[in-house]
Amino acid sequence: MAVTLRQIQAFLAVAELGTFTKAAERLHMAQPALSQLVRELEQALGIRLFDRTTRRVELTEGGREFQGASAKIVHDLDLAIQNANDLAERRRGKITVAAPPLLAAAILPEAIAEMRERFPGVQVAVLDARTDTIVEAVRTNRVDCGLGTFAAIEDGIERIPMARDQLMLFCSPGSRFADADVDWRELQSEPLITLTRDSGIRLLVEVAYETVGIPLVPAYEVAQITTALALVEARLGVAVLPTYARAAAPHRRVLARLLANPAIARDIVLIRPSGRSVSPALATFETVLRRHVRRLTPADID
Amino acid sequence: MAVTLRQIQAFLAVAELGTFTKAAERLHMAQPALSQLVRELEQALGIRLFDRTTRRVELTEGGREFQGASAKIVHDLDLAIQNANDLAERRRGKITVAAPPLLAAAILPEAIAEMRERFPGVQVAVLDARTDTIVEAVRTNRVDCGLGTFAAIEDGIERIPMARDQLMLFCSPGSRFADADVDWRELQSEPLITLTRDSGIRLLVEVAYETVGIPLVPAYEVAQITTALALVEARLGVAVLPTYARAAAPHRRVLARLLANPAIARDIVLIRPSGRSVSPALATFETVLRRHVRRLTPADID
DNA sequence: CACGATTTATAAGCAGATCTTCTGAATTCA
DNA sequence: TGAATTCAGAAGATCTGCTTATAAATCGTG
Repeated sequence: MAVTLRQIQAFLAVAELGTFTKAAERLHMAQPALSQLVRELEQALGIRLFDRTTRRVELTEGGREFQGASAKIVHDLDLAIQNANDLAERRRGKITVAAPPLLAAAILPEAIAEMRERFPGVQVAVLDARTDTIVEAVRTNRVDCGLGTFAAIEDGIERIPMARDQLMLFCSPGSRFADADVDWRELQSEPLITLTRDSGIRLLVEVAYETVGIPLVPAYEVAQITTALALVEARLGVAVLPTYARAAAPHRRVLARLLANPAIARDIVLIRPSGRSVSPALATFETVLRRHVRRLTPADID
Repeated sequence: MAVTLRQIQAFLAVAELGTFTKAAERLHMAQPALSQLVRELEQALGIRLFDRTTRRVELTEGGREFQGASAKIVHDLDLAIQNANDLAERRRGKITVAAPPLLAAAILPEAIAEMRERFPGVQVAVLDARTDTIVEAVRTNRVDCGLGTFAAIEDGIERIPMARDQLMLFCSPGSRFADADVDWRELQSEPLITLTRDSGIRLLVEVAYETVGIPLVPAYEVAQITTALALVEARLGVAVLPTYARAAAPHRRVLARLLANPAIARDIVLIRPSGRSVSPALATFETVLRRHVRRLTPADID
């Protein structure tokens, strides 16, 4: 005969309260049912657990021994269940997200701050890396998800589009570009502040200049979007940056204008290993992240 | 929804074997039943335990965590059940028996030796004490049972008669008493070896002498039955001792004859607290003890 | 590219377990 | 001695849990 948790619960209740009737009340069941559970347990163990007359119920030696052991077991189980529930309720958890440095700097901090605020038990770690490294890290499960602009649809990886990002011209308020959308050709011989060549954005800009047939002569080359914006604010030139650059320094006196002909846009995508389940914490992080990404990139997509 | 041991068993089997089908085989159940158990557990915990496609089943992060916890719980429970079974199967246990010194010396050693032989895990402890102390020790649960000759039926104490004990005359083989039953009156002016006055037997002897109206003049007073028998063997006199005295020195050259007119007999009784359950070890000890008591006191009773 | 094999999920039906109510027996207390 | 309390047993209803049958999905192979 198998021992069940229900039997143990019944036993512990009787052991604690010292009467079958009170124990049955606590367990919201009729007293005969409880008697039966205890009897079953006694049969399974092969020993008498209680000395019981109609007036007195007390543990036998073996009963006391089993009480200690089973009380600990029930407690441990409650703990394990509680731990699982904590995971489910986002009171606990750990997420690692990979993103390219510029994106990580621009968008992640606010999303992480919100997570920290709403789910203090959930740890969010960031791995900033190059795009190809990100894909690899996602595929090998070293990170739970990756954020960025990923060209091909890779196998074994799920793509969740978050928003559409577009290249924009950042200029100072008094600039001649300040009033309307800008055509790439208008940038000819305008002092251009660019990112260094290791960034994907710089590459896009070069392609665009090539396409419209004007020479690209960087006036300044910087590594960080923030730096580029600072230079723009100082009227040292204009910069071509992604939409989300506005997040990098919302307080700076800088304007952003759409760059057309051609309009260059990319999807900002969240990727994660396909086939793996999404932990509750990760699911929440995705929605938080999507909201922050969209707030900075007005062009919503589905 | 409540977590059950069955669900945990199912979960652990799947976690270990990596497939529902194989796990179902091990648990001797159909695969859909097992799927259901795991699903129930996932619902109860609020988290997904496995990432499963039709081809692959593997633990999630939360699943791995719960596996560790629940495996330990199941192990602990098995241990607790095993411990209880050990008690039931007499592989373990502890009994304390109280008896007056003479009885303890005559009968208990062999009974304990047999217990030790057949149930090495069961400890038998002896408390040798006076009869009134024995009763008190039984009543207060300081010992599990008491052996002796107890006059009144005490409240809250159960009496289990083991055998009937009779006063006998112990003499040397060449003695004039050696051939037939003996009448008390024949003892007049025979050198008598008695036990000291603190023994119950001495008291019985005094009463008997009084009854038949002959004077009691002890030739020797000794504390131990063994000593008395040694003196008898050395032809220094005869001794009046209980039946079980024969156990004290089975190899001595001494004869025992029934003492009649009056025949003085007492019940050797095992007492234990009434209302308390009898542990398996104690139950076994009772039967072993009964056999040994009867072997030494031919007059069986029910 | 399609089909077969394998594995998990779903549905329906049934057997057996478990719970409730009613009743009895034993013990305590007034 | 009688009333009250408490545990145990019996009978019946409900409900859980298992099995069988079937569908859906994925992988390998011809």
